[in-house]
Amino acid sequence: MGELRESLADMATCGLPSALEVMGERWSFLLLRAAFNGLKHFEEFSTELGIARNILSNRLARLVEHGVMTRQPCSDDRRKVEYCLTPKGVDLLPAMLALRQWGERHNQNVNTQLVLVDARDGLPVAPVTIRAADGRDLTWHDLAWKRREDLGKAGVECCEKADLL
Amino acid sequence: MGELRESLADMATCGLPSALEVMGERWSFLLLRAAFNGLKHFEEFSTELGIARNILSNRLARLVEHGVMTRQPCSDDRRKVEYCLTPKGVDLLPAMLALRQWGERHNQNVNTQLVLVDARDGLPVAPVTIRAADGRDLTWHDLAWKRREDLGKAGVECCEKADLL
DNA sequence: GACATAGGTAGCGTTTCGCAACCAGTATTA
DNA sequence: TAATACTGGTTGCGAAACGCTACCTATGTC
Repeated sequence: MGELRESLADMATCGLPSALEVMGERWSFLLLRAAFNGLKHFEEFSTELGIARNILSNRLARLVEHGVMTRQPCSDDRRKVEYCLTPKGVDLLPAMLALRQWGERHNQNVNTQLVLVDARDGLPVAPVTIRAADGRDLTWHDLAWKRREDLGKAGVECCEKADLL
Repeated sequence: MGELRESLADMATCGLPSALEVMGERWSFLLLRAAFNGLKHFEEFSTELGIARNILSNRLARLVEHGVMTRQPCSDDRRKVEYCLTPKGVDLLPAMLALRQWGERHNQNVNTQLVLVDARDGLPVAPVTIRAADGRDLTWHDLAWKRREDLGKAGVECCEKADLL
């Protein structure tokens, strides 16, 4: 990846800082994981995660503000509020799983009793990897930066397909 | 993913908290990205990222402590110190790219001038996704939790292959 | 020897975080 | 209908993390 280095300006405006603005705070990922596990209510998050109530309130509001979750009062019990993942929030699952898999690969004292499997055949999901357009796994040394205007026709088509996901 | 929910204990000890212990602080991911872009020296990180020097010192020390980077004085100029990614650090690339791609997909004001491509054919890399053992892309609703002891022979073989990466 | 450079440390004020107490609106119970 | 409990917050306060600036030490250069 050494041929074309990202410039200072490119690094400052790439997608990573904007993602970290939403997910870079201490509890954001753990809240998200709880939401993926079906938690929906303030008390559930509070008791299961042990997060301070004011911080929880603040984080949930920020996730809603950034379009990662929705907040809607329950119709059947109007004391309750339901926090649900938006498509934008669900779309964070690959990033979260990649981080989790990394923690399981490299850190001791990690409980791996539960394995994430494909519901269809019950087989464990594959490790999250970086792939080329044709599906080959790529390592760091296979990667390079390229200016968008230098992509050419085939490259532009790749991007358009990707944006549809 | 609703059939088997992670318990409180499982959530507390899964790989995500241990990953966040290393990467959950404000500058960790941005430092890592800078390292992927070839930055190696204290001054480079300091001037390009605009991070406070004491925080930078602290973060680098923590990344070294957790085995994500190495710290070695330069032999040719002993004022300088080289910070390099370890294999454990390089292994964070899929997680970082997934996060970055998410930011690019969902946030405005993101500069996408530079595209990450496969150096071999110059085509953009694919979006990071979750895949089944046979390579199919999986969505949230295709996923389930399973106890490791219930995996069966084929499932165990999948895990063993995965751990070799 | 004078000066510049690289890496890092030490104050000091600001922001974030955690803990506990309190509060308002809604359901439940007597 | 009055008392109580539950849910989702907010407020105050102390502790920790963070950012800015200045300073320090070791090494290289002139």
